[in-house]
Amino acid sequence: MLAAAQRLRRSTDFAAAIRGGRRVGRGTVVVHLFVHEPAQATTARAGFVVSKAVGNAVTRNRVRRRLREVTRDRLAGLPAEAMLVVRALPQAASATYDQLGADLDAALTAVRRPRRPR
RNA sequence: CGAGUCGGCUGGGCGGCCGCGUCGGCGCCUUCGGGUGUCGCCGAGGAACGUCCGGACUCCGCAGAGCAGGGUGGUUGCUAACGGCAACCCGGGGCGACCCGCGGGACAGUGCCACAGAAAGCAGACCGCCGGUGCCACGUGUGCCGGUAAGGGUGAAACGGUGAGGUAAGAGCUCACCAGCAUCCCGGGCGACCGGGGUGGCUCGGUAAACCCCACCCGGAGCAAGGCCAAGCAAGACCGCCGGCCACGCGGCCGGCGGUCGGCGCAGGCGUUUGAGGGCUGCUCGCCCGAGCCUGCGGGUGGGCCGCUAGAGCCUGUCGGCAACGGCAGGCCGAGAGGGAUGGCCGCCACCGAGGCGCAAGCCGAGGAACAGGAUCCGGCGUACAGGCCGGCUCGUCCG
RNA sequence: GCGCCGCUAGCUCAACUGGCAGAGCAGCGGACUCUUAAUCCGCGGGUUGUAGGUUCAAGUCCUACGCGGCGCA
Repeated sequence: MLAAAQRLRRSTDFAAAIRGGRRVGRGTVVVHLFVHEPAQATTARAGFVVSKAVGNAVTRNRVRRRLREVTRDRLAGLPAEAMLVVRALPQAASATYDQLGADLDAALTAVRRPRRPR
């Protein structure tokens, strides 16, 4: 699980991460990563979006808890000024924990690789 | 043993590692708002669900009268209340246990009953039947007057049913039995109602989940209720359109224009015993309050704390009651977050189990394990649900 | 939290106060044409979202449920 300080909660945070960041979809998840958070940031933070298309309340909670658990291990590999938003697609409802982890890994490596290196 | 019916309980357990949330203790830091580390307690359901009802609580309103509107509908009880529950009554279904029923009123009134049929509600008569009588092309003809409603036919439904007497033909016209209505009396029951007897005229369709009538109930809003504190007049939030740039996978960024909201400010107008405006949360009468109200322009905030969980509470025992339920005694404290905490990995036990091994008892065993997540709190109802356990009763068969 | 609407043929919609469920497009067949389109003729297609009830009779009235959508705070 993630500590409260590592979570995105405000809608303005979500808006900033989604609008300012790069987006990559892999399998069951879509990832938005934004690495330009202001200087007072002390740790990378992550938030989750699980819409009603995924399932009922129990299913959505389970997906979100698994995503939090999966993200916890990967968050240390991100810079401290990173904001990450993980959005679950409807197929995430039937995915296993390992599938979610694999999709998240693939998405993270893709989103961190510059499309056009300077 | 088989078939059935009713009711109750349960909704995996133990453990390891890594984590999460509220609260409390301690340490450290602090801009005194809090942050952080560590330890400890506690941490989703029988439906937490749907939101169909009822309450608690909070704010607003609360001279009065009338009208409108909504709801309920056998009786008696239970309850804080209910459209809920219990017992009983009536009607229907079942051999039975038992189940189902929005189950007041159709002589207060209005409406409707398609098609068919002569006629669909208040009487009437199409084909008929019978009596009298007229005409002629005298026949199985036709017309008129009268009496009938047994028979035919239509329909979901046709003005009591069956039998006998009676008659020109018939008819509750008369009689017997039955059904039903009205009314009276007796007995039982708190009551719905039940049982019995007498009298009357012979007899009156359905629909109120059509309007309606009757009886009873209902003020409005909802924890985003509501209260306190802080900041604050600044260039805000959201929506739409247009243009440019970037991406080219829905999109993003910038600029402009327009609109809505906005507890504050400015301006103008109308008012302050000659009464603006407002209230009696729909309307009218009537009554009351009353010094502010309306319009335009500019245009801020959306943070914190309380409410917030000890309650019509749960468990056990006992007493009253057929029961729902209630009284008494003892014990217990069981989430309180504020975009939302229960997760991940694994082991063992228990449950189901495709299949395999074995002569058999049995053994091994892939895999599976439902419906579903608190958001102010309770009481119900409704709906979803893998399985498992217990009990009452009924019918059938066999044995004693 | 409060309260509102819809569900009818493959698609878009009708059916007035209960009385034999219909139209347009689409589909199929035929005609016209050298062929296609257009046009004309004909045809099929429905548990009226589900279940139950009221009624002689239900798309319509009542109750419960399911699905989809909307509004206000």
